[in-house]
Formats: sequence, C-alpha cells, structure tokens
Amino acid sequence: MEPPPDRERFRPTPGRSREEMEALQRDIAASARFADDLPFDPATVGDPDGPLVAGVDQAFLTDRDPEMAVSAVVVRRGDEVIERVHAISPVEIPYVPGLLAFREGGPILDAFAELETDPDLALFDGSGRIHFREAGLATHVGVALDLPSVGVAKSLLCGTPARDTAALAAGERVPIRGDDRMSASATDTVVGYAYQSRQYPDSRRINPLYVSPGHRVSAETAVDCVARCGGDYKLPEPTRLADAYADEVKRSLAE
DNA sequence: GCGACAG
DNA sequence: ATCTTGTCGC
Repeated sequence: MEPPPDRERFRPTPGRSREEMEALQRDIAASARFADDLPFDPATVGDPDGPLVAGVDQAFLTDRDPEMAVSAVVVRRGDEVIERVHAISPVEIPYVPGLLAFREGGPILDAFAELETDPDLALFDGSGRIHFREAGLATHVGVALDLPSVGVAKSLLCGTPARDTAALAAGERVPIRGDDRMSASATDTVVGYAYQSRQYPDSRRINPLYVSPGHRVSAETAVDCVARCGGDYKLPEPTRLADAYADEVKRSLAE
C-alpha cells in the first residue's frame, strides 16, 4: 500500500532543518485522530476471523557506506501469517530523540509499498502519541498512510505514569499523562499506558511496554489491541515476528 | 547552565 | 539500533 495522494506531504523525506521537521510533526499531530475510528471491532483482534494486524520493525546494516535499513512488515489474522514483506533502504537521516520518524519512516514506507494486503491495524516499535509533539513514529506513519496504528515502545520518552510502574503484575496497565515536556494540548490527558505484558514469577523484573495511540485509536483501545495480540514474549507477537524477520534478512546479507 | 529523551 | 558469552533460575 502507498500513502493516499493527498497525504504525500506527510512523507518523512530528508533535507529538512530541525525546525521544519518539528513543524511537520505539529501538522501530523493536528491531522491525527486519537479516538477510535476503526473498520473492525477491537474486541476481535487476535481472533481467527478478526482484523489483519501488521507488525513493523527494522534492523540496520551499520557497516555499509550509506548505512542501510531492513524494514519488515508481517501481517497476521489471528495467529496466521498472511503476508510478510521487507525493503532495504539507505538511511539518510541520523537518529535524534524526538525525530525518529524521519530516520525510520521513509524506509518503513518502502516496505509498506511492497505489501499486497491492506492491513486493518499496524503496531510499531516506538512511540505514538507519547511524544513531545504528539507525533511519534506510529503516529507519523499511521497518519501518512491514514492507517489505524499503535506505538509500542520499550522505554518511556516523555509523559508521567499515574503511579509507580516498577513492580506491576502481568496484565496490569498504568495511565501515562501528558506532562510539561509535551504539547500543551496533551497536559494531564492520558496519552498512553505502561503495560506489563509479561512478568517473572520470582523477584526479577521485566520492564513494562509503553503503549500509545498512533492514529485512529484511543489510548484505551491501543492497549486492548496489544493485549489481544498475545504471544509468549514481552513484545506483542506481530512486532516480535517483524523483529525476527528483519534480523533474518539482515543476517542473510552478511559478508 | 540544567535538563536528557523512542530506535 | 548495534557490539556479544555465559549464566542464573524455572
């Protein structure tokens, strides 16, 4: 799938100043919908006859002249893999906290362009609304494709947990509220959740995931969808499969 | 000067 | 993200 013609302006292309990138992010946030606007019933995510859920992740070939990105997208219905694609693209923008979508967004869109299936929902490795300008990777790509999306990050970029998240039991979720490091419009509103997908039985601890709406989903529905994606690991299965696939492609390119 | 942050 | 073996515990 490709971005709709009228959304080409959201594509995270290189050659922009930091100010221009931040301005585009404010534009992206203004176009994002942090409320449910889904073509399916979120309660059916993970069901054999439920929606098509895509997992997205990348691996990098740092030891190349232009650094190369391997972007992978794995689409599932229930626990069955319907389609799996990848793209290998040059990385043209360095990683800067807050501007991750500009480094990874382009290569990810290259992978989506290879997709024959149209997913109903996509899970990204990174933040959505939990972002300084409410326009993290999941939001940026979701808005660019006008595709319902969710951000699943392994660490918290900004925002404040409603209570301590150090020792949550499996399945527990704690609201993350917008704080002073974020757009004023997010202040005190629930921009996402810390979600303990897995936990050890003993005293060892696993950090929670930080789930936030990307586009066309509310914070509550975003966590519900992640919880329904299942899997036996910390990361939801779609994302974990995309991660493994990107690594597989990367290793096959070793020299 | 301090703060300090996805992948 | 990436560089990387063994090791602790169920």
